[in-house]
Amino acid sequence: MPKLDESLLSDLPPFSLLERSQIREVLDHAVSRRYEEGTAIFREGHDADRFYMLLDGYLRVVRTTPGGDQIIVLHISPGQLFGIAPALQRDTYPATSIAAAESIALSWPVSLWSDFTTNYPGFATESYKTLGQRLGQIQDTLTEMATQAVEKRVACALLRLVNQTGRKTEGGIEIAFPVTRHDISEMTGTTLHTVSRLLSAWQKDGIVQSTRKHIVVTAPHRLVLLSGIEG
Amino acid sequence: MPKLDESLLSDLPPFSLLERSQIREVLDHAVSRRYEEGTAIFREGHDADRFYMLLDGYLRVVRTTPGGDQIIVLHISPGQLFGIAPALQRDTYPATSIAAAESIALSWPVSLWSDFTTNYPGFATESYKTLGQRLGQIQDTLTEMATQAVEKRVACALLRLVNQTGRKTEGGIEIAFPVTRHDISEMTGTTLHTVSRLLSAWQKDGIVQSTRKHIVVTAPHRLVLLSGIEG
DNA sequence: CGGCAATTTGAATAATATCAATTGTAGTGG
DNA sequence: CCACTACAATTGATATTATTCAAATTGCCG
Repeated sequence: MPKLDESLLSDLPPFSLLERSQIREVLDHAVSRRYEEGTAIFREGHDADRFYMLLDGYLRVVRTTPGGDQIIVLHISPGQLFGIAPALQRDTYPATSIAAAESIALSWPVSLWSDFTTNYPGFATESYKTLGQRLGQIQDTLTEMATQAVEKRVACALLRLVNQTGRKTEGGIEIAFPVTRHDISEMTGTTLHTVSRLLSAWQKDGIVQSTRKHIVVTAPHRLVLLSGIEG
Repeated sequence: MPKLDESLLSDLPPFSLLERSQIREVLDHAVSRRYEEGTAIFREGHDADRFYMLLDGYLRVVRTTPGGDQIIVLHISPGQLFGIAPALQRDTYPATSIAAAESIALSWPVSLWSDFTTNYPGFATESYKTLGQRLGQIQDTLTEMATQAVEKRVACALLRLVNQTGRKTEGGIEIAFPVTRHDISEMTGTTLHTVSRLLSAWQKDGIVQSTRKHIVVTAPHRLVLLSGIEG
């Protein structure tokens, strides 16, 4: 295993308050791994034996119903902790994490969790902040799902992707990892057919530009209007 | 202010590991208050200046959209901590809490949060366990909302109420606080009309028995079937 | 007893899912 | 390099569910 460089973590909030030597310790206990697109990092209901930090790539956090339907609960971007079930005193993961693009993550055994929270200033704080944000995000999604029509939900989902992972290109803001119509339908609780129709219509209107697994939002402001965020 | 009795807390998980004297300290810092049905304990977005323990009654946790629609995110039963935004490093409450029935709650200023978590064994653990359960619950609701048809969602919502707050009576299991058709529609993201029609049909089928603001489930097993929890 | 809130119910409508078939695109291996 | 295959996307037609609109009824509280 190659030695990991300290600069990997030194700017990330959970570790930004640490001394160089502490970061060294953290890295020395970490396992680094690469995940192919489509691979599961861990699965819902399994023993939560490790916690993670995403260094590069993007993840989908997914739940599956007994009936086999899937929904995408949220996405994870580089620099975020995930699989931090131990923070909530859970001994199993509450959802499945799948690499939405080729990804790299560090991980540590849960047995180190209490060491981290007690010895490393800012680590606990940041972890709980992350959880708080995620809880808020899920509540937002729930509220949206319960009250908004499909078109608005899809618009909101796209905007969320754009805000979290978008990068500017000529011609608009591009979503940084592969997304299919089907993925979006799983984020919004609709069918890929409906999503396809909506995206086609928006493309005709010049709001988005999309090819296979790839979406560029060309007129974000108009998408915001469609999303119905009233003042 | 009357002195609060130690037996109030001694059996509740967050405090069950404490010495008598510690419970005394906790109570001496607590403010006890009664809330009329329909009263807000705190509101979404406001400064999270206190955290709470529900002693008696029931609460609805509610979010409101810019458009004025409301949804009920979850319910809180006696013995549960709530308003524990500080645990997630939030400085505002992420939702509104309303007394669904006349209720009594203790509260403490957030400034005591870190004292509680560091000095009182088991308190932090239980708080985070509660959050973990709540996060799981919300994810369940989200998944359900995204994948299930209205009838199943309403069946699930009723079952959830029954499981959390139901008490056996002759003739079935009764939901322990006032619930309107409108409330159920806000739990399930549908209209009160649809809920009314469903309950009427179920009543005709002998599955529930309901009067104004009051529901008794007479055939829980059949409701489970309707809820579509497949093996 | 009056009035408000909760509930019920019918009919019309619109949104979205379902069904079904086709086209397009990328990757694979001969 | 091309054919083959698997996956992704499009699109029309139809079916259906649940909302919306509208109105009436019921029960409770003061």
